[in-house]
Amino acid sequence: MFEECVKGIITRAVLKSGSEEGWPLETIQSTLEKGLRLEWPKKEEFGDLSTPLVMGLSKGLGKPPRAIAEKIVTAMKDDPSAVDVLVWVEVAGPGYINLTFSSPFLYRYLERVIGSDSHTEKVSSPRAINVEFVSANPTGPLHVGHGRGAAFGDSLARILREAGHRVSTEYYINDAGNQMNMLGKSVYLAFRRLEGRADPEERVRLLGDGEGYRGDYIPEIAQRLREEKELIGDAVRKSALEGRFTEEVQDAFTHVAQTLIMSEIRNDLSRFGVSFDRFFSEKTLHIFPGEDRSRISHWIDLLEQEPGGMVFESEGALWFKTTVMNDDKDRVLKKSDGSYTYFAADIAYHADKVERGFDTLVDVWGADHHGYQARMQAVVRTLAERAKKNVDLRICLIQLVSLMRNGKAVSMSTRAGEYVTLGEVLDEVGVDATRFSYLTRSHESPLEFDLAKAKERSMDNPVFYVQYAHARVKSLLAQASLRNVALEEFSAGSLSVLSEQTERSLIRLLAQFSGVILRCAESFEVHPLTDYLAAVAGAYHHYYFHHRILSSEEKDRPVMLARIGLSIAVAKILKKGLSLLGVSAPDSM
RNA sequence: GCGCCUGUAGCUCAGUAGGAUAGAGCGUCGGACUUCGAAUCCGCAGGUCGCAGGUUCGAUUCCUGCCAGGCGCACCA
Repeated sequence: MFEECVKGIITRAVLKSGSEEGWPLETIQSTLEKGLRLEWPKKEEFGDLSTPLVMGLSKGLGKPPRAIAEKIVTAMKDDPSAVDVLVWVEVAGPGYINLTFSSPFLYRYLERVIGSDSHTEKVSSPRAINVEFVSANPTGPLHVGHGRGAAFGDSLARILREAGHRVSTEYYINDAGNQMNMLGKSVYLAFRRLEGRADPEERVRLLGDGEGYRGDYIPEIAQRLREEKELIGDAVRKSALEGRFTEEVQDAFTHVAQTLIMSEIRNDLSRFGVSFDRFFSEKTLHIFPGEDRSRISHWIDLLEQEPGGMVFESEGALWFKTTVMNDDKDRVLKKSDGSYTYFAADIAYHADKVERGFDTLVDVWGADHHGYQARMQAVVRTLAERAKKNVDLRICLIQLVSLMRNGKAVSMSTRAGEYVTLGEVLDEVGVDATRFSYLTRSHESPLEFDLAKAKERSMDNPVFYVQYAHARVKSLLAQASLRNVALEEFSAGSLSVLSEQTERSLIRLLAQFSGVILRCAESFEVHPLTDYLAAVAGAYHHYYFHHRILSSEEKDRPVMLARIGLSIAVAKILKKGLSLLGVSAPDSM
């Protein structure tokens, strides 16, 4: 509402000035395209919206910025459609154009917020976006690092949806390959140990020098297999007890272990407020119903036939020319022994996403996968060319989480399997504080997560600060209704009694909500929203402390009603914003 | 050796498609509860934006080179 409206006014003024002054149209248009950026200045003395547009224009025109800006400002003041919206336009500093909204325009916005639960502006060109995140191997429980990716991916998806995009979320299950077999073996060996039939030689025979999976969950699964006999069946059980590690034994143990772990993962995720539209199994890429080959080979063959030579043979193997995207070296798809690499499966998976019609693919990865970026970009570019459409691959690398307790690092031993799980963190600090803490920082920044601070219910903790602001409004409304104030009493004109400076500042801040959402959606970030909500809560606490809202004096009634209205708007925006972060907005705390 | 991320106040971090006096929370210190929730509010102090060059009217932001921390560099998955 604000940005779009102002952009129109500025564009008209620039075009008008340009035609009067004879500025080259080309310069004007390219500047408008790139330089028409609007920001809400931190200092209110600089107005509500500000644009450095003229600084760019001045370079193209070779004229001093302030003179150009003056000309444009004059044209804006002459624009009849601007009088409703703006009360003040000025040139400031080196050549900024600063605008100030009229109060009626701000009140109109406030009314919209109060009157509806969904007032977010939508993007002008919605995209079909697939957000893939978590995708942790089903070989163990989710840990704190996965949690950060889960919170980020889920909230990003919610924000993109709120901005008007068509969004689908997805978890890619790496349920094929050696890792899964190793998992099965680890559980089998634990099972044997629990049965009192541990055999060091057998361990070496199955795992070689490797240690297998060693977390506590391995013996727990084995214990369940002992108790719930139907899980593996009698035949497999008999073989296992006798130490005959056949193919059926391997398959049964792998299958059961994976199923149990995956259900544990889903459990943690749903507890964390994270849901997926789809779980995509890698296994389904290794087959092709009704055909004699896999979907992997199907896609690799297709790409091999493409002109351009992206897929080529060398040294007895099949390669993908990933160096076109500045990868260090080209990558192998099909090994000289004829089997496919994991990379080939990834190609098939991304090809599948493109084929399903997405034009933006978001991959949320742990930062340790950064070496894969170049090759996946190369793949998606090739797939897009083949499909003859624009497909963007957006890779979000989630930096490391280091767990602290009262400023001291929680030991995360390098010994396999010893780490703090997401479930344990949720037990200790709860869903709201965990999600909020994960989302206060840019995902590109390593995060220190202090368990003690995160669960502290104090002003130390921004979650409660924001939630408290919401609860405060709700409590206020309860008080109001005890005093027989009917909330239906608002009328269109009643907000105009909000004339305090703090009230204007608060409304100004609320007005930025859509801009924040759109900015997050554009840059694929979440933390600007978290910051914004803390700012709104802070502004409301400040306002609340300095101004009495409820009053029993009849003469104060119009102001009281308007202030209640403003409070309701604050609560609505906090609630909406928190819901996008997956954090609850409690009525009382 | 090559690549990616990070380096901003005592601590944890925002900000930067080049632009107005670089911000917040915590911590320190000092204030505010007979009033709608003090889980709140107000104030003070705290900065060579890692270092050195370069481009520019203007650089914390862009370029180059260093330094420090983290993470990666398989015909593994």
